[in-house]
Amino acid sequence: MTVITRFAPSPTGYLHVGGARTALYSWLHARQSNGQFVLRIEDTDRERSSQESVDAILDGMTWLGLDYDKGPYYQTQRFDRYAELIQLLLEQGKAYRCYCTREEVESLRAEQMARKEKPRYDGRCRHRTEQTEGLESVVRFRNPDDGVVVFDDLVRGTISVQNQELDDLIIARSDGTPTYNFTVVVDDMDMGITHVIRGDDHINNTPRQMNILRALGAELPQYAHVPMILGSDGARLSKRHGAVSVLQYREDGYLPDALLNYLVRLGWSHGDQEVFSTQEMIALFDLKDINRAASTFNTEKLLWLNHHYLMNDDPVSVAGHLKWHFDQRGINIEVGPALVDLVRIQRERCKTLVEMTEMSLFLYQDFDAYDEKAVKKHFKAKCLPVLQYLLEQFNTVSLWNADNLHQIVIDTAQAMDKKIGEIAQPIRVAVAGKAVSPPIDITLELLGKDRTLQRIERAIRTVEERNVEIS
RNA sequence: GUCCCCAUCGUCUAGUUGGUCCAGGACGUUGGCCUCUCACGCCGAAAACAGGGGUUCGAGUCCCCUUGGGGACGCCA
Repeated sequence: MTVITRFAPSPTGYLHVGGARTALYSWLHARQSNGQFVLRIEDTDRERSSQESVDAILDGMTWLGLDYDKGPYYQTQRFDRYAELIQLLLEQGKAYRCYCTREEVESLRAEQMARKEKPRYDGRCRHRTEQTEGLESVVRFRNPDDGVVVFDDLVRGTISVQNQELDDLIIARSDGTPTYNFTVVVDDMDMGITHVIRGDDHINNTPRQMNILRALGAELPQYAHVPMILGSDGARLSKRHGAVSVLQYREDGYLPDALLNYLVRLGWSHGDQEVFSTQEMIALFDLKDINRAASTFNTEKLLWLNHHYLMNDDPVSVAGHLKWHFDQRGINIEVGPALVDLVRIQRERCKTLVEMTEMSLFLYQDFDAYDEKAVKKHFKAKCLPVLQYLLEQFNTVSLWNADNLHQIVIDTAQAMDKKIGEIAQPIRVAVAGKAVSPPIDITLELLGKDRTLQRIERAIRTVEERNVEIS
């Protein structure tokens, strides 16, 4: 039997990391068994659904590389089908019209709470026979009265719930539109979903959905409920915990490979292995190895993984992602080194593409001001002769490459009886505006001769002015 | 409140059918080495089986209770 999994987000917000992980697990499970992965947009709540959210979800999926074989399906386009089945259940007596008002149901709930009972609809309309033409009504599913619903969750093991705990849930609102628990069931049935992989906040819905599925005479899928992702404060991940939108991670300079790797490892493991290529994930992923406990999202580890991928991915591919960031800032990359070269020399000192971009800005545009601390430390009067000497030396270089520049730095240090650091740091501040950059010879090579000379001249002027003021 | 689920270092986790696990790896933290800056890299350290009862020759591993955490209880999904 072909495995068919699905990801079924509701478009009421962006794609967050919890949803992305669920999608990833579903995708992996389908891919590894040569099955199909379906994307379904659950937009039956027309009040809160929006096209922007749909777009954000689709963009997030694309950025992560989670492609789907079918869909996106939209539930709002399947209303006829839901209506047809609701009518069928009504005719078979498996569902009934309920004329209770919202107020009535609300006070019932309040009474039950007061009695310390689990609030649930008591089925008072089940046997209603009097004529009620013109009265507003909803349709409720007639849940079995007794017995127990048991299922074997692929990650949790056996879970059972007494039917007495379940009430007759509403499957069609008073305006006739179907509700979540009904549409999921119909869609999973119609789309032949074999494995329902979703957040464990749906565990409680599962027995209800199984009952409906049985009423419809459908085959039951297998269920796998994955634990929630918690924020650093131990509460369920939400908008308050910083960047939870998948696309926000792109903004923040993460590589999709890194996020994917972080997510797959959050709640799932394969021995002690930490790094997984997409191919490895597909080969090694197993629902059975998903942890049962909720896990906490930890940005530090994500950063480490991001750095790892920055270091190990193909520089050409990283450069492609880096370009996105330069473009976002409207920076012309034509005037500086090729991004592939930039990646190769900067990646060891950057954990994100944003850092890489910011640390490399000086290679593409002049900086407005020097870093104040760097100036205080490295632009003292005694460095004036160093800068002047280097200006002359650099000026005579015909072949402007790192090797030659490195030699000049060494020779200068020797000639002036200084340590290399005393030579390199002033130049670094002169050309980069700050005390941090890649090795000075490489930095100078990438900057180019003209700009190096200009910036050293500017630095000399600055040092002169500064030290005049002080003395 | 009722029901469902969960519980190994700060975090993510490994932990074969209970037996060198005085609990292993990774992130982070931290000591040192390397070094033209920042980093990378290398070597080392601290750090956990929530508590209590059982079962057993023997329990992180099985059972029960307590505690703690999460989720559900919508004409939301």
